[in-house]
Amino acid sequence: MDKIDKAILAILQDDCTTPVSDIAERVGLTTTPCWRRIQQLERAGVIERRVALLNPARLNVGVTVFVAVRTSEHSEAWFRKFASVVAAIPQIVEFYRMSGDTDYLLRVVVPDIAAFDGVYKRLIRDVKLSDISSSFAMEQIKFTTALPLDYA
Amino acid sequence: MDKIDKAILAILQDDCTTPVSDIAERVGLTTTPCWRRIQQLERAGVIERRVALLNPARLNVGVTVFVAVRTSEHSEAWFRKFASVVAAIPQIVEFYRMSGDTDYLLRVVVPDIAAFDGVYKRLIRDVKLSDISSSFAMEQIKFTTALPLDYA
DNA sequence: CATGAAAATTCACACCA
DNA sequence: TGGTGTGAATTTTCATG
Repeated sequence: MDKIDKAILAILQDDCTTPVSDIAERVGLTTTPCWRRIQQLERAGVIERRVALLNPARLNVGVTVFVAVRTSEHSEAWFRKFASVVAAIPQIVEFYRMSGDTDYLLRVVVPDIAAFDGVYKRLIRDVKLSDISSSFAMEQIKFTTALPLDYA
Repeated sequence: MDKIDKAILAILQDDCTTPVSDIAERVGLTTTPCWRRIQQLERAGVIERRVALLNPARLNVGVTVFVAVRTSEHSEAWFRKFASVVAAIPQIVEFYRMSGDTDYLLRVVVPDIAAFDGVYKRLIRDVKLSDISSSFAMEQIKFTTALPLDYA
């Protein structure tokens, strides 16, 4: 991946509605080779998808909660169950398997504490979890879907 | 925001390249009124932007680290400094002010532990921080930019 | 809001260097 | 790989009902 590809990706990460002709001009190409590079980046799986980002406050999900989970169960079947339950809860937007003291970390978006309690109850009802600790975010100071291109 | 608007948003959150004519058909409208609704959702700030999502592994940032920060400083000037330093580090993709024992939480994406150390050193060089604890994610099981539309 | 349609823009690709 | 040209698709706007 050369400098031009990175420049193209930087533009698309910021605004994927930018016409190919504009992108081409900004990276110093004409439209066709630029278009071909974009196609190739899609085929190679570098560009996964193009999505609209919505405003959390306008959708009434201004509260973010991080949920740290510990468990005694470590079977494959249990994990698949856990993963499928999480996948079905739209309020859970991120889900990581961690190293260290917490086994899993979830990010949950909800309107308020009461709504979080609903998600929490649903989670513990559907999955056997040993220990859960929730931390509330007061403010989202930075959030970007743009990944650093420095290592590619 | 009625049911049709939500249906439109659900489609655009999933794939913003969907032609307006397709969206219209799926929500039971013709293109013109559907197009007007989309324009209005943009003007109202519900739709903030349209971006390309890239593959972390392909960009060599497959490792996610959560950094919990505590500080003794709580002045406005210090916070602005902290926020500007974080804004300038592209490896930091999320940044929250928390309630509870940790004051701030960062999500950092890097290729490996060594690269994380670089980001870590840069952070503590530029900002005065009392206590930092880093947790490594072994696996990203779920990650979506699609917000739940249930509360809107 | 539906229909129909036109103008402007952008995409997608064949072909050449 | 990059460039030129062109037909197709899409967006965007504007009539009328």
